[in-house]
Amino acid sequence: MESQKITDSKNGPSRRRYEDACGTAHALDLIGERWALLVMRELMLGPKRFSDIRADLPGISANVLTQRLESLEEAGIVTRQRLDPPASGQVYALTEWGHQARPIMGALGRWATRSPGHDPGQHFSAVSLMLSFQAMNQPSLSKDIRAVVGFRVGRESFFARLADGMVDVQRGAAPDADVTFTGAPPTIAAAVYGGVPLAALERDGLLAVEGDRALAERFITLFPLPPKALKPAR
Amino acid sequence: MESQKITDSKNGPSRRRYEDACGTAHALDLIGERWALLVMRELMLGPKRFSDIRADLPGISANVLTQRLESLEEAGIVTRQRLDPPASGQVYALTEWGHQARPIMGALGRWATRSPGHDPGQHFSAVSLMLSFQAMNQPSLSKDIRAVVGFRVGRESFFARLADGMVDVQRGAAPDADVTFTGAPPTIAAAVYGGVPLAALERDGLLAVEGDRALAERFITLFPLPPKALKPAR
DNA sequence: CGGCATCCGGGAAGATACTG
DNA sequence: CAGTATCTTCCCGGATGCCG
Repeated sequence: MESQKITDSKNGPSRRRYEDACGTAHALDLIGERWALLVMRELMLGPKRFSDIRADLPGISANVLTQRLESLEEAGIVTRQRLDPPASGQVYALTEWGHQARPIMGALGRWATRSPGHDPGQHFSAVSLMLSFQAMNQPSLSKDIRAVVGFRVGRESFFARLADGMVDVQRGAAPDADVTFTGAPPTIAAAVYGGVPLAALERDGLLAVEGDRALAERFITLFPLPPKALKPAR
Repeated sequence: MESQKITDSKNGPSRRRYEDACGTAHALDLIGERWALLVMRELMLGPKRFSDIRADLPGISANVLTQRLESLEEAGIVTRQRLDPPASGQVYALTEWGHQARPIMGALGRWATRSPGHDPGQHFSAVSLMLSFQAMNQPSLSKDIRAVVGFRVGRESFFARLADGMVDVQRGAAPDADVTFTGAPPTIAAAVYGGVPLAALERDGLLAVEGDRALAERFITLFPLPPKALKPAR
């Protein structure tokens, strides 16, 4: 009898909420918990299995991932899908509404790179690297490029389609890639955000570039990081 | 002696971080803690004192507000400013970089209002109400309006400048307001987001409208909430 | 009053081990 | 592979009290 908790976890997930009508506050009720936004990020380019999400979010525990997926499903941001017979198990996918958060995450990421504390040299998941191209794109730099750039990273493939100053990123093999990068996410990040020459990475066997080399050299210059914000001397 | 903690709170605020190069993850390191974004929201329209922030964020404890302001100052998002002699004490203000998060908060808020769980009838701070007009503006509805709408809420005044389909919100008395609303934030929200007729609110003494009445009636139709997202039947 | 330190209770996050 | 179970750690929130 006395085992009944005040907050029944099954019935009313009355976890801490901001009792606030502001949309921003409600957004935090939905996706403000730790890891929630990063779980969404990992699903932005297509459905994933539990284990794959977990593998790409080092530091998250199975425990917490289960909870976040439940919350997000409850909120209508994520759906659980059974895989077709050939494969087994299930995957998690964003709903249409969940996908609408993509430009917001992009803007948030672009904003945060102005932080003096931001270090692009740490762990990079394949999905977040690909999304970063879209987020950091500056139309003025890419407006006269029309090309398809492929990426092979791990077992997965992605491609970025550049046209009219827009970068569109998708998962899958590019049927018509003009150039293809093969390497780990931090390696590609080193070229794009760290200014490390392609030749150096190739020499060390970390990166392979196939196809239009000039395009590859151009591509890695398209995403300059914004200037750091200055902390006002107090 | 053994009182030395592993995470020295004074020196290295090595609190839980995502060790992730992705900008979005870094954003969460900066502003992902509970209340952080709402503290920023309260400063978006100008500096505030500690107590005023606290009063407009019901539920936050002095304790936590102190911590958040420290973190945000540490990150370079907030500055502490001494008030000029006539007044006493100090205020907190956003840095230029902090202000750049404004459109992101707007987009986040607009996105979250699609949640079936969003209820615009709860507590509304004056600042968040004003910001919501900017966030929820749809240029197609407001493109042929050029006007200044004033608001008196509590001891504070704000005004919204509508022109060319844009809504710009500022704190302060409008020198040239075409119409002025006087009332509590939830009351104005009831008119704008709840569809409650102005006349009904005026009759109950909750709201006063001075100036161009037709503009007032028009104004409250400019911010329709987006359609709710459907939770896919599973 | 404004701002910060300290103590305490509850609950969320994290790590590890284990199960279908 | 996809989670549960359990235990520990630490953050959040409330109360109190100090200090200018």
